[in-house]
Amino acid sequence: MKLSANEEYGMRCLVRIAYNAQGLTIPEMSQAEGVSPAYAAKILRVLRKGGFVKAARGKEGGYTLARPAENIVIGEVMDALGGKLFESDFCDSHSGQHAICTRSVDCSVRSLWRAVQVSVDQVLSKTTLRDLMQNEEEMNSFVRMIPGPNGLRVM
Amino acid sequence: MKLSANEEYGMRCLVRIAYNAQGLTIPEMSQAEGVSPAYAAKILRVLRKGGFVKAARGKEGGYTLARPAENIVIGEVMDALGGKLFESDFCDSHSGQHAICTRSVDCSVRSLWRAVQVSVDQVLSKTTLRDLMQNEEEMNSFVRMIPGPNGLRVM
DNA sequence: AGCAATCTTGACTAAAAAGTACGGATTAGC
DNA sequence: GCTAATCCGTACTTTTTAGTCAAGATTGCT
Ligand code: FES
Ligand code: FES
Repeated sequence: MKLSANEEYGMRCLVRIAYNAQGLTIPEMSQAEGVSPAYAAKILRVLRKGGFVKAARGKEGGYTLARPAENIVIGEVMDALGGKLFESDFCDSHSGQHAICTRSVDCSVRSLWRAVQVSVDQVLSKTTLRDLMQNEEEMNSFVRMIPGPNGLRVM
Repeated sequence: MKLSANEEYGMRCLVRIAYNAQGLTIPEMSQAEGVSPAYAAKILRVLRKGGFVKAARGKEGGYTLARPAENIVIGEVMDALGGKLFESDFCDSHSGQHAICTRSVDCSVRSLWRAVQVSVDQVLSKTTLRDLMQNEEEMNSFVRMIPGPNGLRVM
């Protein structure tokens, strides 16, 4: 259960763009993130296809947010970058004689995966790009208020 | 953010062993899970090295739990099978000029990853192998009581 | 129009993860 | 002590993911 390279770089690129209203070019992003221009381009492509950033070509071109940061939900970004942990068709694929995964209709392991997915979504669906445009301490306070009165004890 | 093959098969193998107090052999596991014996062996090795199961060699051999199911915390099993999503040294490795990931001491993205990790741990650290030895409905009820009064709305 | 800065795309290569193969070691039963 | 059933470890192959390359297309400037 790892963050993929796409997810890791993608999120950072998106935050950088959010901070640069005038636009960021591939060479600039490459420099900032310390990856090759070609790789930066590949990552930005995913973000563009996901509809989170838009690109302007030609001189004076570059990437900007496709919509205001507060309308960009991190859960959707993460889906575009790396997909869900557990999708409803997850259990359709595994073979073997299902004695625990009984006939795919009664399986406690599936229930566990679903619970983990829900738990992750609780954080990601409530966080927008705007929330990430603040310092770490502020972000920690924000996150402590998820999901309910109890919140997450992050620190 | 995907479950690795190790995590997926590893958890299922462990549950199967939990259900078979008399022990399960590699060929049996292979059959049950529909994977090659060699692959079943590889997965079981990880579980053994993690200290969750023990193996008996020779005729009449096979795998059994190393300790009672209620003492096996799923969070620890998942760590052994696939590692943490976010470890404290995660941010030491990424290069580039840190203007958002400012000098690695102030980064809202890191805070997000940490929050996701905490959220996952809230589920996994409270679940034991014993909890998985019940049907899906019972497991759902159990999981609804995590982490606090609010619980997870799984269904 | 011509040029330079920029994004776009698909194909390629490298690295990591998933899955296989095989020779070796241990144990129970005879 | 022999044999069959079992686990053990390493090295190999395949598949997936990560990362690179090169040729093309768009735009602003002069
Ligand atoms: S049915 Fe998918 S893990 Fe059991
Ligand atoms: S310091 Fe690691 S994501 Fe920012």
